[in-house]
Amino acid sequence: MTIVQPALSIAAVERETGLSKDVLRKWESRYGFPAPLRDDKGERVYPAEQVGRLRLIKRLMDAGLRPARIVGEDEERLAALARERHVRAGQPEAGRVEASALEMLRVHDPDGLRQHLRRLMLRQGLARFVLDTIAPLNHAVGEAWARGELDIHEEHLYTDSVQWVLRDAIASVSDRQGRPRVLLTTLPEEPHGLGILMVAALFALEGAYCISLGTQTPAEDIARAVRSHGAEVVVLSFSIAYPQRRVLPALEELRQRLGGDVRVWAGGAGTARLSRAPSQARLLPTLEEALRALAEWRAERDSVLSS
Amino acid sequence: MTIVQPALSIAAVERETGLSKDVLRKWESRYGFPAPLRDDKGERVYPAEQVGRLRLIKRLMDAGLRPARIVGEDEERLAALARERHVRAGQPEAGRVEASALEMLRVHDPDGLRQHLRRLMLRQGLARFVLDTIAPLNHAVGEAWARGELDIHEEHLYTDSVQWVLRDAIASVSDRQGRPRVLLTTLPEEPHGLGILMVAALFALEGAYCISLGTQTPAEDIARAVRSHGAEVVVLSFSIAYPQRRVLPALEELRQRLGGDVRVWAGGAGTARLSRAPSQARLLPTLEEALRALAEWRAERDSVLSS
DNA sequence: TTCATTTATTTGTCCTGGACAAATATGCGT
DNA sequence: ACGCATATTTGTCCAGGACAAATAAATGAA
Repeated sequence: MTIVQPALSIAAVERETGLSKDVLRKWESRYGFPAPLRDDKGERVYPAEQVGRLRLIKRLMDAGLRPARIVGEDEERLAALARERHVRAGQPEAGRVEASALEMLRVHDPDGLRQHLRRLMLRQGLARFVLDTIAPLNHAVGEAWARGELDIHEEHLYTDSVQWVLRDAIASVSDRQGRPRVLLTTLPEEPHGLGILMVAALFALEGAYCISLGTQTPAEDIARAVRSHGAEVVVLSFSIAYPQRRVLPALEELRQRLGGDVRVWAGGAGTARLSRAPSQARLLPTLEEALRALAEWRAERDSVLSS
Repeated sequence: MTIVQPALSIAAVERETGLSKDVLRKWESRYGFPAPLRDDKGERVYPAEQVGRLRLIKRLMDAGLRPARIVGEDEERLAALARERHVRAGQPEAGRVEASALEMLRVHDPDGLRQHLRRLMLRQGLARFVLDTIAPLNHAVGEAWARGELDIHEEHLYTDSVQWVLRDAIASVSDRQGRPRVLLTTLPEEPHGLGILMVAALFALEGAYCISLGTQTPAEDIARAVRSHGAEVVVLSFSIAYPQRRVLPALEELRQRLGGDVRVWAGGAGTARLSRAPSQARLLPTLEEALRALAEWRAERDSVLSS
């Protein structure tokens, strides 16, 4: 059996790498890479090797590097850059918990991982579990993935296990009468839902009523859901991979659709490096900050009620 | 407080409606709709009203209508078309189960819904629950959504509840030693994961080992996951919203990346109306057919082993 | 030197208008 | 009514140009 090197159309490459067609074409003309072949219709055909390199480039860009530096480079130099980033960031807190969890990921033991996490949760309590275990663990997993040490499906598995454990916990402390009523989700381009899940866990513990819409909800639908659930706060999460330039416009747009008395809080690594603060939304760079926001909301409400 | 009619960029409309920029521009020049305004940079700006109409059009297209018929039409006529479709398809099996579940969706009672579903599952057993309850229920929810009677966040809520109940069940019957080892997921443009979850439940009951990767896994990562899990079968699901013309190429592409001894099975409403059968993959138009495929795989393996 | 402000470059997104093939509809002969 | 050949429809791709926001580099003041 001959193995045909799979070769992808520009649309397929867009799907696989997350780089838009426009970007792929522009890079080609600006940096000379990628350099796809052409089929008989004159359309671009990308060999698998180049697609792999594009993935690597995308990861490095998510880590903050700029295209001009890396798009021209060859495989080897890219790998070197990824490694360099590794030593700078990875070392300080590679605790035991992370190590054992990462280990389970690599040997593909979903049940073991889930059990491990659940045990930790019971031992530490939900709040500490989220703050001290899951948060750094997410970080470690993200780093490992950026370094190419983890496949996407392994990251998927991790996400899944954590989700499972957290949602179970949230369900058991959830109180429909709790206040404020918090709606949590992500915008359509953001598939990562762990951030809001962590917030949901902490908020639910504090007695808020959390409604999680899952990920990728269009702004219009968020607005509708806010109305039909009577939510007072909307929490969004932006991962580091979310295009920076779109965070502020997205928040503005959402604001437009909501009544003025609904709060918008935005968290996640994607909001940490914002140049200026958004005008009408509050940033939650850390989970601690999220708890502070909740406390302040309550203080404010109480003062209004008593006056 | 003045409510500013939100107006969206072409990229935002693409996200919200699922219609690509190219399509939006072409429709504009071919049918005169949408007819966006322009901002000071000369870029298209879509008023909310037109975006709403585009959503409706997209739904009708997913139902099989062609653009030339509907893109020019006004709101009223579109609504009429949607209604017409309704009476034709909706009536026959609007059973009691569906009605009560839909009711709970509309009053936003997540806990009640989940409890209701779980009770049904215990009463019927997992297999019957999936085949006789969840499958028609999915259908009913999909129809209701297509008719505009359900908001996306309500559909989200439904999906979530079902997922919760099914995964719980799957986990408790899962057997790591089971055969075949089946990997289930969807491709990057397909966010709907209920289909594979139903299959996973049925297969797990039959003693197969199911590895669910969640949704939206790039083909390359599917291939890697197949290798690292030693999977023998890959199950994909395509909803009716998946662009028809891309189903076959996508299957071909995936085949190229997998070894020849790995089976590819494709199910979901998106595969039901395919013009021709794919060359190297098996279609699972119904859940019963999925079970048949599993049985045949086993028969085949046994005959090989015994010869 | 260090910091803040101005100027230059980089970079993603959008634009027009044209080409094409696959999918679908229509007309025709049987 | 059915099968086949010819139109039409429709989504995707292409080139190459324009622009503004983001970022880097240069400049001058403290």
